[in-house]
Amino acid sequence: MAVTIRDVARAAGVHISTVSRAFSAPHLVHAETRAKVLSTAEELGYRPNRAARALITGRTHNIGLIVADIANPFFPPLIKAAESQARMRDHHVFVAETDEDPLVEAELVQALSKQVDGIVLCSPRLNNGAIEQLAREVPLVLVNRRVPGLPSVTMDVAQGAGLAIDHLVADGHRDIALLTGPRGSWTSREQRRAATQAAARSGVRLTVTGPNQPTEEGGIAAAEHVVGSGATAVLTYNDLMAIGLIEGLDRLGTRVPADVSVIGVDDTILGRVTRPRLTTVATPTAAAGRAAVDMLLQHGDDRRTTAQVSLQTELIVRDSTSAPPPRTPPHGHAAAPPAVDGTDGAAAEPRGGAAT
Amino acid sequence: MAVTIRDVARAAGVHISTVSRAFSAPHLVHAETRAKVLSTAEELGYRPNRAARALITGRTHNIGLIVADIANPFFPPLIKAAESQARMRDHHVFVAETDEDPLVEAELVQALSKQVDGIVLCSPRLNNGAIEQLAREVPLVLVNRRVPGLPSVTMDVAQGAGLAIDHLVADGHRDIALLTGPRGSWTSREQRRAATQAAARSGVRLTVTGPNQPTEEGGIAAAEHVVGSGATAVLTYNDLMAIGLIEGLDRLGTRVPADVSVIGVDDTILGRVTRPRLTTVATPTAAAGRAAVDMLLQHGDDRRTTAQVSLQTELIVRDSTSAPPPRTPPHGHAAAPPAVDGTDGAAAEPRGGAAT
DNA sequence: ATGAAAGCGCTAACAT
DNA sequence: ATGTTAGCGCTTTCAT
Repeated sequence: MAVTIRDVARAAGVHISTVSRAFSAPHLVHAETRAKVLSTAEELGYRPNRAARALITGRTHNIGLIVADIANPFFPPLIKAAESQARMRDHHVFVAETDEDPLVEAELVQALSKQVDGIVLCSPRLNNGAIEQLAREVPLVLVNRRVPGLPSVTMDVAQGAGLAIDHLVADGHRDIALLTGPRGSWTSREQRRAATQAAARSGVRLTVTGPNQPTEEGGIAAAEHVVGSGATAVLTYNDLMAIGLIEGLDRLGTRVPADVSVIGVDDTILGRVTRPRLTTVATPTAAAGRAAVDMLLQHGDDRRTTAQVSLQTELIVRDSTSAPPPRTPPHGHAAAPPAVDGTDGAAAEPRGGAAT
Repeated sequence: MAVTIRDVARAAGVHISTVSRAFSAPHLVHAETRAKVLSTAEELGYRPNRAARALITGRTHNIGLIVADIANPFFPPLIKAAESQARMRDHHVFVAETDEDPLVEAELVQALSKQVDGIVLCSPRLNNGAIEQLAREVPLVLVNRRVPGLPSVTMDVAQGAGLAIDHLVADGHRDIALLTGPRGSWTSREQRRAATQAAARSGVRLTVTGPNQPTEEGGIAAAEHVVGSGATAVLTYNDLMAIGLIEGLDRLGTRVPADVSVIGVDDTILGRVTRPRLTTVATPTAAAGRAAVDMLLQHGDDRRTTAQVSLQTELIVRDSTSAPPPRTPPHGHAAAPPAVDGTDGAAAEPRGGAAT
């Protein structure tokens, strides 16, 4: 077995409680004794067993981080920042993945609950009621989702949508398409609302199409729709979809940005390496990870600060946007009625969350 | 406080040891009693505290996964697969990041050691001695590194290098460059050895250049060297470097694959979205994650099976390779002597590991 | 088949 | 300033 507090006590010739104090309440033990204890502990390679300690203190010094899909390029920077921040505050982090399954999500929260001081729940798929229920068992901080009464960190995608539309309008676009995300996504709803508003304010046409898979495939599949709509610019739900769209447009012989401009959202690493390099609304994912961890750990000190933080986004202009092509007569085969998704904005049910 | 075994015992009208048995040794308790216990536990929302259980059983049902950089596209698929496999075997996983710092690495292993049943150490930066030392404190499985006497999972990059060189030779290339990875990388050493051998076997020239940063920047920086070398094809240490190289070559007016063919290694998501799409040696990262977890958890049952698993790679031919351009007189300004890195292969010190 | 008691490694009153 | 005692939630002898 590993070396325990008792081994150290014996070797140092003191009682175990003195050893305990030397570590967790150094001021309560004589400087000399403490030095002696610390040095023998060092020699023996003793490290306090945090799990045993947690049994009595109630604080595990662990946190949980639950995401939909670790390999989705949106998450790694968030995970990285959260882990880093947690470790800076002397906590370890469990990372788990739900695969978008709400049942797995709930199960994970419960399974982890006894072993952590709190959980950062990213882009939850559970409905509000279930989340509130879980929050009663273990401190929760939500990312990419807002639930009344619970602390959360969200990206201001609404502001980002405004930035994107305004930029396109400034470039001369008058006919813009929006590719929404998955049905029931909080993020997508926000984005749609703000984009609609920004378009109206500028007096340009906005064609809303969706729901779409928040993936490359989703973007590829939407290409035909976009061409049919006659839009000269497109704002997508996320970078993945934007990249797929560019690929899809390319297959149809439509050039980006010469014929159609495309703006993604998230500023994932992908947008930096594709050609054309992707113009995108950067969501501060790393900052979100740090903020969520901070909120979770602060929560221990002062309670009743159920903050709902919203992080500003930023438009990164790269090569997938430009002025629209010189006016030509509208496509002959176009005139497809603007496909408007009736369900995405409706939110009949309070359930739903952002996929990325 | 949460509901404990005692609450269940009281509610079910049995002794706590009966409740304990109902969960961890069901056959020892009468079917009726068990049913009663289980149902009241369900009602009360009882979940055994694993940390408390671990105190006595010695098995935490947690594992650690330590990587260099969570956001490096090489790792997320590995982390994802490891987490999934661990959960399938009813284990939770701590994910931590070293930032390539050997001291952090050692510290992390020790800090985690009491809370886990074992640790998967990816691309370790520590020297063999230190790793062996740590392996005495907690079961370790190495990924991307081989240390005598310790279980490990490695990718057969040597085989992959052979695949790549052979493919280039088959396409007609006679003058190939290899861009090596960071100094002291086990992976890079293997790759170099195998590439040299394959080139010799085919009687083609191989120019070795390095060490290089295993990043886009590293690739960009190497572009000039490559052009100067007169090589018509390049094998890089990893995808990131390949993508950077393509960018760098583009800036110099050299086209890929028309003028120079490029092959990456890893098959990260990036290579699938860049243009030209990247030809690459796919390393089975997901399989490696799964295998490492399996080895770690098997280790509990039967010991003394210090397996060293090597996973086969596969060449994915996409658009960054083609036949070399029709013979033209060598570049006038070329004739730069093939830059050969003397240190990379030397391995004066047993330290080192693969960055990605 | 179940209960009683001891103890995993540690901290937290409570003594002294 | 240090030792004593009790106990965190649980499993595991040992009885019965």
